[in-house]
Amino acid sequence: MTQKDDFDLREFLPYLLNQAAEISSQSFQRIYKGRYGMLRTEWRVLFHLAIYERMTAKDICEKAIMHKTKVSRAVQRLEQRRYLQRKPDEKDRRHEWLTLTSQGRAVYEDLRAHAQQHDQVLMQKLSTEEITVLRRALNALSQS
Amino acid sequence: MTQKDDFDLREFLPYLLNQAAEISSQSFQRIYKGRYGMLRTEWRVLFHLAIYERMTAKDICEKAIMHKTKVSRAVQRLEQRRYLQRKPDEKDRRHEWLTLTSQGRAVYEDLRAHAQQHDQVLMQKLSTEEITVLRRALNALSQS
DNA sequence: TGGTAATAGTTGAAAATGTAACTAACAACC
DNA sequence: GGTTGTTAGTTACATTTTCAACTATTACCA
Repeated sequence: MTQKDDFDLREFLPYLLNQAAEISSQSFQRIYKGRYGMLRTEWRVLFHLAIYERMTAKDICEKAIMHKTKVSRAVQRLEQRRYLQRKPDEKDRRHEWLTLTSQGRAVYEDLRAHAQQHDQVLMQKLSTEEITVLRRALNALSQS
Repeated sequence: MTQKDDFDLREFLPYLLNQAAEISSQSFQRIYKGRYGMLRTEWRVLFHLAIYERMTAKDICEKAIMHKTKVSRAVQRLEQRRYLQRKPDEKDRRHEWLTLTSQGRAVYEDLRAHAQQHDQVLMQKLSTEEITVLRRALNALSQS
């Protein structure tokens, strides 16, 4: 099993990104899954609502770059657990405004603390400069 | 929908990484899915076999950080399409050595060309320095 | 040698995701 | 006002992934 080809997977960005994303997600997954039985889609929706306070499902789709069916189902499950509330828009009843309940916010606070701690651990693998460049590069790659 | 919380998702690495990975994978997905009806798991296995020539499923699991059931099923499908061959190890018949067929290698060559082209496009969003640091950082983060 | 443990890989059922078709509400245009 | 088009969100079904249990083979060790 020695490398033969001149093409190196470790230079192919989609591969590298996926690998790093996968690994760095795993320990955080243990937290939200273990503590609240949540899925990746769900913590993402929860975090967006906590940060932006009030969004429609569509807003979340755009910000989080998630397909609307994913968002729809995540919202359903979060609602079942009483982590969020829906309120139809008065003017345009196609829209539904989503907000976290106090219970949802409590879960967020807990997870956020873990997220930050988790981020610290990840960042220990990198230099300050690497972190800055990495964030900038990842944001650039995330544009469309 | 204005930001309220001081915690910024755009600084949380697992989130950022996932976002960038997702987006940068999509256009490449169109290629391997469109041309060969392949799944993400399958091109990954194919590429590993092309690069390392001869591996067991276990080897692939470790290199590609994929669960063994994923690998097992990807191998099955690649075998059905005659992209790879299995050969049980003589000494330890629990192991199976996997190698690409010439057909599999041809598919790899085609996809590799597209992959490199795709990488070029992605890299246009970044400076040379950013690319270097990004690769280094992603490799660092990929270490368990 | 025989019995238990470990390893490589597969399989089946349940859970999650993707795709496309759907409903409900609104907009635009005649 | 009625027809057609568009948008937000849901649902149904097919595909894919996950998890746990399984087979087959080898390793360990009394």
